[in-house]
Amino acid sequence: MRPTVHDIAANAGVSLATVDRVLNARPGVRAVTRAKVEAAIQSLGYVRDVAAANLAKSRVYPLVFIVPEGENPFMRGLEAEVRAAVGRSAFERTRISIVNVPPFDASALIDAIDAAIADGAVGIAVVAVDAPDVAAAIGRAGAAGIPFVTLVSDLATSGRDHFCGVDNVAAGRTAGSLMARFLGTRPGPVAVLAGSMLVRDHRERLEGFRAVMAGASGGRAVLGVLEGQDDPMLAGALIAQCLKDSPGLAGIYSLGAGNSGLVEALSAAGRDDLCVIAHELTPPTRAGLERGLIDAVLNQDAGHEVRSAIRILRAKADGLPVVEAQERIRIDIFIKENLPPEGGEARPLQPDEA
Amino acid sequence: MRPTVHDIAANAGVSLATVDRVLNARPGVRAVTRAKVEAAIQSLGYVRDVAAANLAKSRVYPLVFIVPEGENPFMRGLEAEVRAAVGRSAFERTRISIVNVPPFDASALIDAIDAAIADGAVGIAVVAVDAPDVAAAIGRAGAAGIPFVTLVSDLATSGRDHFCGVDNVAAGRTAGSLMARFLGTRPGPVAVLAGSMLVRDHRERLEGFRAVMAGASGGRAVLGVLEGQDDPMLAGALIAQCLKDSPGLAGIYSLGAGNSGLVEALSAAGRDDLCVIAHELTPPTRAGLERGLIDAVLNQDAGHEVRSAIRILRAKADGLPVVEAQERIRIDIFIKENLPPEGGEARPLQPDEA
DNA sequence: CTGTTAGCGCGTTCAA
DNA sequence: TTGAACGCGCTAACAG
Repeated sequence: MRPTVHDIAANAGVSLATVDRVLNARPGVRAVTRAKVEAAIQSLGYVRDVAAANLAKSRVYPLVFIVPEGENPFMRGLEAEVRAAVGRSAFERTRISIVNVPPFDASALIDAIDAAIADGAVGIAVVAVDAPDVAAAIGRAGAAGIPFVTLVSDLATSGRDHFCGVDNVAAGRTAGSLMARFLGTRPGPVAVLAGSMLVRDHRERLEGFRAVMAGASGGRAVLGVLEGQDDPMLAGALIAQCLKDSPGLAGIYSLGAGNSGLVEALSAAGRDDLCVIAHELTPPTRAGLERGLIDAVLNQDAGHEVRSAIRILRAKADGLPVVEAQERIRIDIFIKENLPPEGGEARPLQPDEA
Repeated sequence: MRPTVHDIAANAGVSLATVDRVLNARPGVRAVTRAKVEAAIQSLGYVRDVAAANLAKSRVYPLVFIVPEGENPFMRGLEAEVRAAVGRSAFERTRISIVNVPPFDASALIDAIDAAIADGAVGIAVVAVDAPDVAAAIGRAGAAGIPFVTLVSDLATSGRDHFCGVDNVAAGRTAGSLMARFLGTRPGPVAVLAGSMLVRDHRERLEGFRAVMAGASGGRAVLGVLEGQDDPMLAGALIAQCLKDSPGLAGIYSLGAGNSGLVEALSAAGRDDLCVIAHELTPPTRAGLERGLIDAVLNQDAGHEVRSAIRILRAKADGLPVVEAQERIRIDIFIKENLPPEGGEARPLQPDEA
């Protein structure tokens, strides 16, 4: 049996309450007494039973997740993961609310953040929009002592506590490396389809991609960036035009969303010969892989990001340390052959995860 | 506040004990009473607080992990993950013991399984060796009502409750597809380095790989399999010989262990021009990637496998259902550019995972 | 068949 | 500065 507070109380010759004060670093204990208790804790190798502690405290963590609305399939998947976490919240002693805001809308995001602060959240997670006012709002949360994490897209200057997402420069390099290897000696330039150069993750991916393309044996030409605003219609139109304008095109790197438009344009033009690399495993990109129109998909595991965000917010709320290495989000590479079966994404209740 | 047993007792007009009997499907309750209680449970939307239940029961799950000893870096990583789980065991109410057995040794494995059964384990996880006697031993565990999972290498005919590992045929196909694309139009045969054709996962990987190679445009020749027994020395010697014998060699698929020997042989021969694909992200394969001697590494996340095994064993022990989709182990693809930083593997204590 | 009661390990009043 | 006593939500004796 593991030692309990009773054991250490007996061993130290004090009462339970005193042990508790020492354990929780509360005042009202003489230095000598404290030392005795700490010695007992050491010698018995005591570890607090967090489940019992939470039970006694009936602690709950009200968390707020602010997620952009709209049709972006990745964001919808992300929200589904948050909902799955809501389903688990009874077991995790969290009370998670989801707030939707228009995408790329800084002022809506700011309002949502301030509302969450006012609502007494003990932790906030946000898909950041890269604007100074947003950073200021995050700063207000920090001033209020509310743990704050950015999700998917970062805003490092904001002083957020943590970023739950991938290294997007490395993601761009990965895309570039795959593009170079898949194309081999095949000549021709590559096109880049982005959502908007105003968001940080897209800029970073482009940077990494361009670096590798420039370094590829001889260097490969990269056409001017097409900005599709993550909108399938616009993206599809841009790609269709590009296919016409550049008959010698060898590949396309789609570093944002709107991929259903990309896939349709490719399909309509019958161009399954291009090397196409896209981001995020969503229904459109999965379909593209299966139909041979997309060659590789780089993915960030939205479920992992959400669960990580929750762990980090709770840890910060309790003043506990975060093991950075353990919260690192990987850049997954999917090709047709290692595509996971559909439906394995959002996790339902997990009764015995205690 | 979530409803508790008290609420449902009051609502149904019975005592706590009766509620508990219904909740745990214990006998000694009239059908009418049971119905009343169940109605209350439904209408109040009661969900049991597993943490509190486990606290009251002071339940512990003694689990046994049987892992092959020896220098295979993947297995050492796997064991490190189990040790990390041991560190968390206080919080997870598990008591995990690790038993080492010689690799590929069926009778040692069988003895270890029988010992675990005798020791009163409530769950057993094993890296299976493919032999009928092993299946029989697993059958004995099943007969004793002890949940059993295979780890990394399966033995489907044994009636084990679950396999915690990847789809190795798909892994072989993935390797084949990458090989074909990386080689492009470059001519030349590819060699295959395996550990032993006696283990199932190696056979399955080979099968998937060969299928894709045969289907590649025109079909690419695959040389006879080199069996390196997962031994770096032997593997290195075989590869060195192969490089001499087949000057036109275009690529190597290493589907087992012993990759430090492979990397050394490649390095000694100065052959960074070959397309080399290996399995499991370990120190040798990581070094190979970084030095440009290996082009891609397919990986199974040992940490995920271990944590999944624990969840499944506990769920089975409690008669709870397992969400298959959620326990699926992915086939990770790593290239130089998306290599995760070192040291992010085994997870230390996670106090608030309750 | 059903109810009462005493914990599980911890946190938190309230007195002393 | 310290301690006794009660409760968190649930289970498990033991009565009735």
